[in-house]
Amino acid sequence: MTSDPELATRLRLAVTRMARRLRQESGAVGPELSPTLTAALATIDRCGPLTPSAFAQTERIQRPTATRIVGRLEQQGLVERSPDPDDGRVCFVAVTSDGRALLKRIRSRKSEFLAKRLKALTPAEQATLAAAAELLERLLEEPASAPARRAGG
Amino acid sequence: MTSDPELATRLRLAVTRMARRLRQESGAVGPELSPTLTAALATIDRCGPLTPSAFAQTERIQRPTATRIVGRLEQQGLVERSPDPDDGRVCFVAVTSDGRALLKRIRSRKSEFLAKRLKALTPAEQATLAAAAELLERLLEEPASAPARRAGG
DNA sequence: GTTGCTAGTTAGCGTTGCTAATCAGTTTAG
DNA sequence: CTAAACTGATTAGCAACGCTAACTAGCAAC
Repeated sequence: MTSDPELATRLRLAVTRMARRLRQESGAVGPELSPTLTAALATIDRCGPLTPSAFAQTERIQRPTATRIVGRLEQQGLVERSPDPDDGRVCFVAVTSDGRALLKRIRSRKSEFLAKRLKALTPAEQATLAAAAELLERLLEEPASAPARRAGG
Repeated sequence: MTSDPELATRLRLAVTRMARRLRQESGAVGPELSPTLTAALATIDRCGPLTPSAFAQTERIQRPTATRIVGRLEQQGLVERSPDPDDGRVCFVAVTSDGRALLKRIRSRKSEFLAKRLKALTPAEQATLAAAAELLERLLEEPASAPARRAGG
């Protein structure tokens, strides 16, 4: 049985390298979206409309980063901002129809690096990775007892 | 059964977010090593001594990036370079004892973010993640038929 | 000796994170 | 009502990490 630190080490390496590869491949398919912007768009699609601060909190990034990411997506017409009538400081960010269409396209793309690679795995292996994705997202959820350390700063 | 693009999408999101979190947490524990430098050190430990070009190829990065990463690690005394007696252009990069000690420490750290999080999982879930790490690394291996697209410039 | 190739490095750029600072808007206290 | 305190979003600047283009030095082939 692998100890926690050993498993952590291996997982860390695998994730780090896969993330780098995803970044590299994201430029290969075309000038669409980086992994970061894709994840952001998915979050806004799922949780939106939401304020930049809420977005920052959800993505666990600082607000200046959120501002920039949202600005980028807005520039590409993938999200739009609308003011909050109740608070002049606040705006709400929502996905546009272009953004939704792009998400849909991304989610169905068969020729993309990872989808192609996954095709070579057995169904059991694919199920393992599906379960792992679930687990990874779970690991990212902050336990109720832990301080909200990183977001909204 | 999840289709390949759907699984790809979910995996991409999970990996992207976990990688970001690892980057964020790497500064939290102390000014040790980022995920990228850690992975690099592990590679040099495993495959070294090796030339910067070989390192670049193994990590699937371009040589200028390899130069910088190796330079960084060398600065911290974690790797050292030695000249190739047969070729004045070439040097070999190997892990120092300090580097080895750090790797050992990293590999046994129980208080680190991911290790702590993994502790809360069941043994079956941990096994799933261990298998997934293996699979991720396999997905990163270039099939024999694919061109060595990204490394060695 | 000359030409072509190769290894490693430098320079500059873009992306993605951060912190510090700022500005504008809202809320609270006197 | 006014001033102070607080809050949301943005700007500025920096570092890390990737890339490409260019360069220098060294090696191989002719």
